Amino acid sequence: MSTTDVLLALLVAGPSHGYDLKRAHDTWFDRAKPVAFGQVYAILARLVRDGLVAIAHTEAGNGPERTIYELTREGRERVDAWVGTPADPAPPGADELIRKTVAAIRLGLDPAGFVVRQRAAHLRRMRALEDGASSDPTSALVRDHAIAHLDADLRWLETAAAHLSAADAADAADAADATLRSS
Amino acid sequence: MSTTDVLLALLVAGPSHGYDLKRAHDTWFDRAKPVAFGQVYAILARLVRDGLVAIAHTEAGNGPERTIYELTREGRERVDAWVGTPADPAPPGADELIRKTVAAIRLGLDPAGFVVRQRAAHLRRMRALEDGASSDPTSALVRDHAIAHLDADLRWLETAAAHLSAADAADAADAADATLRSS
DNA sequence: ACAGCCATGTAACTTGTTACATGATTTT
DNA sequence: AAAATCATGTAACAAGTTACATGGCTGT
Repeated sequence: MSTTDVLLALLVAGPSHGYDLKRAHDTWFDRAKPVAFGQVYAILARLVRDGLVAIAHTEAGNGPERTIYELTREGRERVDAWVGTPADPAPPGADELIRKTVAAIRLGLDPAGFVVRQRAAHLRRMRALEDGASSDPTSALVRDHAIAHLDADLRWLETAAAHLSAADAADAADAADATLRSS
Repeated sequence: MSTTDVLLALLVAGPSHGYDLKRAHDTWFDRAKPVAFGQVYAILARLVRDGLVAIAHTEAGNGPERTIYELTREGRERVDAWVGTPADPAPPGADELIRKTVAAIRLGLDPAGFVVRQRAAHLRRMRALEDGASSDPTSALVRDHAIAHLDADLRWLETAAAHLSAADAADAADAADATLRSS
């Protein structure tokens, strides 16, 4: 749904064709989350079917034939509605990171080890993001957003690790108690 | 994919049937991201087809007939592999929030207004999460993770707003320059 | 008798991923 | 002549959502 809406949004700037839309999409988000060409054409076909987009015309001549799409009035309204309403924040537990963490803890599958490895993976990614220079201000925003969330995860992993060692300590205490009682 | 892996993980604790797996899944993540029953059965069918899960037996008698599923050796290996590797951090630009923000900025569709509304939505959600008490330590972790990311978004929205007003100021300066030059 | 929960499934549809097929133009 | 790039598409599949159909058992 999100990719669909972004393609619609791209068409606000003017009619365009699939190939260009794909590339414009990728530049908007720093090439970090590219769309497949195939999906672009599939989405465009659906949008035409639903009356949000129409084929303006086709251009032959310089290069392969291009099919130029344009927004319909209904399509434009949909873009306005999309940008007009805030994104609803992801519900707790949607993230893959927390799903794995919870699984590791609840099943006792070396949660401490998991946290260590995850921390390393996050730090690697963080370094990669900090190295890459971002030219325009908007792509700097994109980068900052990603960094902010990596940072949030890293801090959260610290507290998770703390909870884990506290639980370990409690386990050790329990074990000690059990030993005392049984002796 | 993530839901599939969680269902597999749930089966590590022992054989179970669809209905119970659905409920166990929802409890793991505080009922915030429930799976549809339909999907659970669809996933289980695929897992059986792929040899990661097998039907242990069916229980009739007390209540409707239940189909009990259990992990195969291969299924268990898959769980270990899943928990054994860290989740790879989401690429920049994956988030709906940033997609809308970038669209609003790049198309000039009242980005400042968007940021204000988004901030309000996030604060509402934040308050809702802070109100709900969490019983066990693991679901407290789930809640903390969600809160950490809401917080990261809120901070990021501040910097986005700052960039926007800076850009506005620059625009105003440009406009002034243009006025001077043309006079 | 009837409501409500337990339990399993099917169907239709959207979105996304990967891979492949096709052909034209431009560059080396 | 060969390779790279432009451009459009199809096919197969995984995953998720919503809605519906079907029964059996439990409590009032």
